Amino acid sequence: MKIGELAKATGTKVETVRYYETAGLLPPPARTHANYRDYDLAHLERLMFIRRSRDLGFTLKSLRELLKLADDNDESCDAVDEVASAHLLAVEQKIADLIALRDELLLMLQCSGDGTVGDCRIISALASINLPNIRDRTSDIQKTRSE
Amino acid sequence: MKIGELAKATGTKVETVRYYETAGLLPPPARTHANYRDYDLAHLERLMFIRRSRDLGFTLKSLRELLKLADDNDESCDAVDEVASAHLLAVEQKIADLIALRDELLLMLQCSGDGTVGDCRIISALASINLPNIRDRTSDIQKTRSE
DNA sequence: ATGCACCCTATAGTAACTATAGGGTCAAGA
DNA sequence: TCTTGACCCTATAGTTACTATAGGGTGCAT
Repeated sequence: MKIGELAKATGTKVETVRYYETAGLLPPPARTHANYRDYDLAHLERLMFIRRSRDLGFTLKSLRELLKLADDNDESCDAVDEVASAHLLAVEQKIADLIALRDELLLMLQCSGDGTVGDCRIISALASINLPNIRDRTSDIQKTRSE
Repeated sequence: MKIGELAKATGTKVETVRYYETAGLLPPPARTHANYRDYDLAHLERLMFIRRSRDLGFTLKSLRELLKLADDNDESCDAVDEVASAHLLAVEQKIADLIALRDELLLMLQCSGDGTVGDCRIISALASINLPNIRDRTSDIQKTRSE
């Protein structure tokens, strides 16, 4: 299976597949005599695992951990559970933060009048003193893949 | 006002303040004879505006736009409203995406048993076929600043 | 033999910073 | 007076998870 086929089968860009290889997530496949990458079923499955995990917002770091655990079949499931639980917590925190943020934006927009910028409520709202900080909990929630 | 004082007053790192200058968000201040940056009140206010907007998740790109509008006092408030509304929409989409994501994680974690990785439900769940993609709507919602 | 779609490597660019190297300045204390 | 420490400066590289680009090779059909 050539890289283009693998990419298409998993909805990944060719460059991204190569990137996962250099990032140590996808093992280097065999090469044809023309030096083309030649993937097998195991690669396909692993890449599907990677993509699904990325869709769920796991970082590549967490993913490396998950893959290591998944590879070691005798390991207890607890460790996997821990990674997933930590991620769930992070996601929930991020949701809470975004909801707080949305409410502030709503408030800001509600009282927007129809004057010029000189008395624009939004600008004043942005210029006003900081609220207590929304903590940054993004650490374990990356942008889910585009496309 | 030296850069350290300005940084402290706004809860920003010194490096970040300098970064905002090279990024064209904060105008270059006067310099002392020792070549130290010497800020005034206008700088302080502008930096507060920047930080508050960043806390609300505006990108530096949106911020540049907002600042340009805010500077031009005769501009109509509508343009500002538009930037903020677009951002609100993006935030709401992101919340919806994260909630869908959280539900999937919950489902995955709920049926986690106590065996070894060999029959770990989480691993199988991750290995299973992709669900319809969660769209990437992060474009206008950046990581809120840390600390 | 020529075009085209595909493959290769290596490197740089993205966002919004953060960190590091290698230096200069200034006020206070011994 | 000397030196110690906290601060300041510039320039450059590193972070994450890719994406894009340059400059080239391969394989098949016409």
